[in-house]
Amino acid sequence: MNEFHVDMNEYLPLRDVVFKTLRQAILTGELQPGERLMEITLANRLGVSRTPVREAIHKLEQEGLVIMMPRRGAQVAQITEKDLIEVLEVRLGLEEMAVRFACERMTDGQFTELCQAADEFSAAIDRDDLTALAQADENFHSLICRATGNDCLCGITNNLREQMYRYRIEHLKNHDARKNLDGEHKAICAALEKRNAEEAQAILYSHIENQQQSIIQMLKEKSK
Amino acid sequence: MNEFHVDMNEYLPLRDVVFKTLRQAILTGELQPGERLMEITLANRLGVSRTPVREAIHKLEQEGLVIMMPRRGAQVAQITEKDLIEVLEVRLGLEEMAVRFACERMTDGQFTELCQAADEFSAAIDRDDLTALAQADENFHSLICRATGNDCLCGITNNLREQMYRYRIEHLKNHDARKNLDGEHKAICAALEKRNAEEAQAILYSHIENQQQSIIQMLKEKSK
DNA sequence: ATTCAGTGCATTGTATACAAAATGCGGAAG
DNA sequence: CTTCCGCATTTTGTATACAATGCACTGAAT
Repeated sequence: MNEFHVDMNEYLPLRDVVFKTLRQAILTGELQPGERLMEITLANRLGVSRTPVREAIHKLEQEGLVIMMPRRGAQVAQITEKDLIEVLEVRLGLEEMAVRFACERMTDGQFTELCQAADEFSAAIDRDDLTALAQADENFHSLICRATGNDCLCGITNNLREQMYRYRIEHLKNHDARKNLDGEHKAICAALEKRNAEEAQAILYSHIENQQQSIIQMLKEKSK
Repeated sequence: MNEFHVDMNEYLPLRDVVFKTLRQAILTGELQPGERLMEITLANRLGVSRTPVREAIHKLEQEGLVIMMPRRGAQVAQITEKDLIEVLEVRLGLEEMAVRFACERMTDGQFTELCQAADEFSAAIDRDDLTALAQADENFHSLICRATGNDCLCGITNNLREQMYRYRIEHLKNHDARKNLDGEHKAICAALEKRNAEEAQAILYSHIENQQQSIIQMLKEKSK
């Protein structure tokens, strides 16, 4: 049945292409916090008209990656310490919830995937590959969420994680932190295997709490 | 220093006007689930061009009130039982979190406001005013969130509540349910006054759990 | 009678034109 | 020298025009 990939790049509206491009640029720091996003400039740079750019920027605004002031345009979101603490507080609660539900609902297949993600993180440490580290960590947490079977929960936590991506990646540059995270991932896997929600939740709590402290520390140093 | 209200209707972009209008129409059921939202039609009806309508629809999509299919337009979101359960599951977790934090952080002024909101709910029962009931209930929960001082948390929970507004209002038509809700509001206030997080959380849990059961019940009846 | 191709209409996606507001600069007045 | 007004420029907000796609209807062929 020679099912061929007639994808033809599978039509994506330009607004989504622009959206993804800009998001990537923001998350990688190519577009820095505070930088203005001017429609015409971006449109020219990307070779499209203002319309898709506008729509992409609006979408980014709702994701919390840019802030807009009426009649004054958009700029890459400056995350304050207060914002960060708020996001982390909520994220912590949601990820605890996720791991609790995952304990009850995770299938064997999903568990295997999760272990693989944890291993991929270890491998990325060995290869000293920062991008892969970020992706593996992202993936690990995302898999836990997906194991809850709750798409709503997945969507929200993914969004919160995304908002902090820029800061998490700084955290991951720290070699000691990497080792800690790696150990915690493994411990979470172990707790999940035993279906021990209490334990998993506790580990995840400190897992995120540690990151939180480290990121806030970093933010303070940067701002002074 | 005669600070006067030179508000002058405080310029709002048309897209936001349209957004609010459409949202209201969806929440009140004027636009029913499944109904198609066609840009030109709406633009004509509202007396604006397609541009603000498009932008409003996109915003509604990200709020979860409409769903879009590329090249096929938007329609008012059909909420399935699965969606509802997911949203309620997350909402429950977040509101528990909120009441816990509110216990620690709520100021006296905020507590007074909360009590007033609870009284307003009671008053709306006496007046048999459905709209006021919905608004008072909304307000009550929103105040608890705001008392956490966490804007991120507020934003997310408000959004989740909004997604269910249409169904909550059905629930509020039930006179027995009203009495229950009213009592629970009062009990939550009492627990918060004692700064008893455990108790407040427990009451809030059943408060939302009850609604959940009732709404799901209703949904099932509707779908058959 | 049913199915498939072709055609035309309805609707979204994108580009561009025009309007209105905000910012920055320069000059004049104090 | 400073401040304030006004103009020009930049940039967003809105409208409209054009392109491309999807869908329904018609008609013919099997």
